[in-house]
Amino acid sequence: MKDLTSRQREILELIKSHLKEKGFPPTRADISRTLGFKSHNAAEQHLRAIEKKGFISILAGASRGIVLNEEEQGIPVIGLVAAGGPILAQENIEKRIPASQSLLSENVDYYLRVKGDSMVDVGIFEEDLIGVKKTNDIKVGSVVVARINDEVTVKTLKKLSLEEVILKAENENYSDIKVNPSVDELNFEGTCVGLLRNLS
Amino acid sequence: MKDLTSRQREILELIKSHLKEKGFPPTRADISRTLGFKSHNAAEQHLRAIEKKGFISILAGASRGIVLNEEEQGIPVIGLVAAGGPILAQENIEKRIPASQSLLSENVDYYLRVKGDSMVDVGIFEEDLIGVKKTNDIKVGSVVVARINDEVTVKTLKKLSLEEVILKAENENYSDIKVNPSVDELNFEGTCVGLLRNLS
DNA sequence: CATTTTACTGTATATAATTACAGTAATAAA
DNA sequence: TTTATTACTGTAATTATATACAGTAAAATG
Repeated sequence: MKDLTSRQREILELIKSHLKEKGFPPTRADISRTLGFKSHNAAEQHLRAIEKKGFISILAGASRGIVLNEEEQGIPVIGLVAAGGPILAQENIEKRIPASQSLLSENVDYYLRVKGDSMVDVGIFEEDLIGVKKTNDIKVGSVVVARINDEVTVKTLKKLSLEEVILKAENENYSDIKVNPSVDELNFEGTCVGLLRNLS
Repeated sequence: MKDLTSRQREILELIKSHLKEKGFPPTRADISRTLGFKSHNAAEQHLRAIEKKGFISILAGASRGIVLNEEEQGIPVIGLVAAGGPILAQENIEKRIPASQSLLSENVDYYLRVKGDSMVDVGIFEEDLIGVKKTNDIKVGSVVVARINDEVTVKTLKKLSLEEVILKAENENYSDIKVNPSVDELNFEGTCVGLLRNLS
């Protein structure tokens, strides 16, 4: 998708703010009035240019028929993580769900679908979606998303030192995972800040 | 605010769905076409009626100048339920969180903050928010919100008959609640269709 | 029973809006 | 240097849209 010129970007912003404030898109006349064009055709041609670059669609014959071609947004939901690549790689993204700030108090970077029953004692069940916040501020006692040699796992961080990292499963049938960071590759993908579950 | 007639409600819904799908409000002609009116004036007069009742505003002279008059309230979060009144009474509403369709697949009517640990075995913990759907279609085996003599409780429905209703706590430290509907007042407030948890 | 409200048809018109065509001028790209 | 792109002015035609006025008929309301 080609870049917009600064004037075109200005017009795209105008469309967005008009939509937000009035609830419907502007006409060519509205745009011309706001930006001081003396000819509606100036607006028309800018719109055609913006359409050509893929940022909007213009419905023929309809008044105010400007449609934003918004890229898909929302918080990604990660299903199974393919080994090797980054967790947020396109092929891992199952779908996206709309961001809604006040649902989970901290910002969630992505949702991860839980596999297995290793965390049932803290109420994290298979198929639950945990809200993960990417952060380097990893604390002992919190539920973390860790990657050990390309394998992604959700556990409680029990010990964090240069010589040894202990990840605890919250299920008595599982034993602790002890990792020596100098031997195994260990990365923290983030901290679990929330949980979503679909019942019924 | 006066109630809308069913036809007016139909037109208001049409406006909303047009907005959602196309991104801008419909014209009188759009409405007439969809509902089969032979005169645009039918749509015009409905719109004026809906405006008069306060649900929309119509901007004079602007094409598609229909503005929805609604503060999008969001889904209520119920904290402690005061004894006696309806669960959705104003004094029970702690806050509201924005509706976001795809978060929990079924429609949630309200969120209820869980008190106690009687449901930990199915991963419902104290302070979790359960998404509740008001429904009369209560099924054995599902987690329900029930009111027994003005006390609201969340349990799994184990048995449902005219003589006896059994509500099961999902925690071995609690025993089943057996209710005789002809003796005690029993109402089902809804079914649990989802869960939200804030960690960190 | 009279009156109002709801729910339309039908006609008409002014204006709102899209959109085509003909230009000018500056700047960027080939 | 030629050509394409950007950024407009100006005019005008056609269509889209809002909206007024004159009715009809059924249902709800007082």
